[in-house]
Amino acid sequence: MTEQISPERKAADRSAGSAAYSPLYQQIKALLLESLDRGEWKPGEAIPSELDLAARYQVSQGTVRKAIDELAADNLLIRRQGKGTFVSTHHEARVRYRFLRLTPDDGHQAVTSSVIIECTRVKTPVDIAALLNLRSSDTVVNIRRVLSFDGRPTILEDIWLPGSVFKGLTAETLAKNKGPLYAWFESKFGVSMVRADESLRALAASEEAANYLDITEGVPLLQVERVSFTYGDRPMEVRRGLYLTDRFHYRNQLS
Amino acid sequence: MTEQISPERKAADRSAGSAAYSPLYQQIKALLLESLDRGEWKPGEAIPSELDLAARYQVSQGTVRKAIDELAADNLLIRRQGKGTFVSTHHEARVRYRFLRLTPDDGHQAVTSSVIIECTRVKTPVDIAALLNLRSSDTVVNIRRVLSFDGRPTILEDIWLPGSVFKGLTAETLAKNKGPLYAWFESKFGVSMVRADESLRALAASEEAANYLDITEGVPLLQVERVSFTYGDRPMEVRRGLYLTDRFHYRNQLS
DNA sequence: CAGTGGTCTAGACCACGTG
DNA sequence: ACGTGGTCTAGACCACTGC
Repeated sequence: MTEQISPERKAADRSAGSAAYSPLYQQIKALLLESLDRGEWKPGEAIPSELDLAARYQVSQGTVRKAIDELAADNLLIRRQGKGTFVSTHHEARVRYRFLRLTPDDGHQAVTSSVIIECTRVKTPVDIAALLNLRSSDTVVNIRRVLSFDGRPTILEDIWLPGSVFKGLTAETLAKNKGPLYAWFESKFGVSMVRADESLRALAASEEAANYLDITEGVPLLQVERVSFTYGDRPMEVRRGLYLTDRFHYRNQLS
Repeated sequence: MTEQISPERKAADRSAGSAAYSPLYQQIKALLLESLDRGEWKPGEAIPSELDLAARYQVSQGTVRKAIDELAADNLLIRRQGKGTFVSTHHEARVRYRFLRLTPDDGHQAVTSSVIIECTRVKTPVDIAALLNLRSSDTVVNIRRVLSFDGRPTILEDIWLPGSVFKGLTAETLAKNKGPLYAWFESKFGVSMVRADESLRALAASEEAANYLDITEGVPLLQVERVSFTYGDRPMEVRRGLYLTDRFHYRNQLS
């Protein structure tokens, strides 16, 4: 098996004073991450059992377990007792809109709908290029849409995606998609969004934003800028959203 | 030792079909939490070594380790290899302003200062009473202050604390305190804030807020409402802050 | 009943910090 | 040199799922 860790590497890395020392379970974790990135196991599928992986990598079950524990803590994998360990997906009901922190003030479950305003391929704006590690000569897909909750326009959102990765993403294919974009990205483009950084501020609605959200110019909006990453911390999406927070709020847990 | 788990309990809980079954390490975790809550080990202090705790509770080191792992993951404890495991504190430089998510847009380290506007004891407003599990006949301490970064007023904040817990908190004692409030709460009132829920929205500055923040009325502000909890998920503080986000933003990590 | 992850133990050895 | 947490192993048994 090519994946098994060579005894030399194992011994070298575990010896005292080695500069490149990293614990065995971290090496296993890295190997699992590679497999996930390669798509060896797809979102929603089960990965091999702990005992199988232990045999494959020639380590004990406990070491594999510790590697999986960390990946599960990062929400890359999901353990299910008696069934197996599964690759996280944005398709499941439980985790849909996993990254959306906006909730109704009264806690009821809102009905969501989305209207695409435009979907074009453009030269990468400089600020977006910096966030996505692209050149401004590269092209990005720019999606603009309005999300409504309970029929009320609430989020105006601009999305930028690397054109080279999202081949075949057009206004037409986009229009056919129902449900969360992240789920669609997984199945159609093989891109799993794994974590995201957000930065928030309060802004006054521009005339344009006010039109789309059916409010008056100058109303305070919550601007949420998000950079989403796939495996290996590679940025794959920038979103800039304007949230109307009169009946909704952005919730966050600190610890 | 009164803390050791009785063999009966251990056996009963571990037998199949027991309704109240919980893993041993969860029971250990609960016992550790009780000790933390009781103040047996104070913030910043080391707790006993894993081997000592294993002997005390009559379980293996591995079981204690798993209990501590979870408490460390929740930021209640901090492991330091070669030194021991320590109770989290808001006093350390590394974790000061642990709950403050506002950062300068350009990433530089801002100089912080605080001005108290008022500090009074009042009957609990109904909305605060609900959040703190108090009656409106109970009294709360209400602190109002302005935080400045680099000399620029940036946060106007109202704070409510249960009067029965924060005895001796007055404008005078408060004025003598330097540094983060949470650190002060730990040392003077024995209250450790362990986690917090925040809910954010965009608002227009009232005339009063505009005066304090040295801006014009109507400027969009980020309103951050925070409920902070001690051990045992007991709410101990409500904060309502208005953040000026023209040169700062609220950052958040999603996963 | 077999297979999966979950718990618990015991023991060996390593890395780190402090005397 | 010693004590701390960190890693790794091997093996036993439990809990949950699905055939």
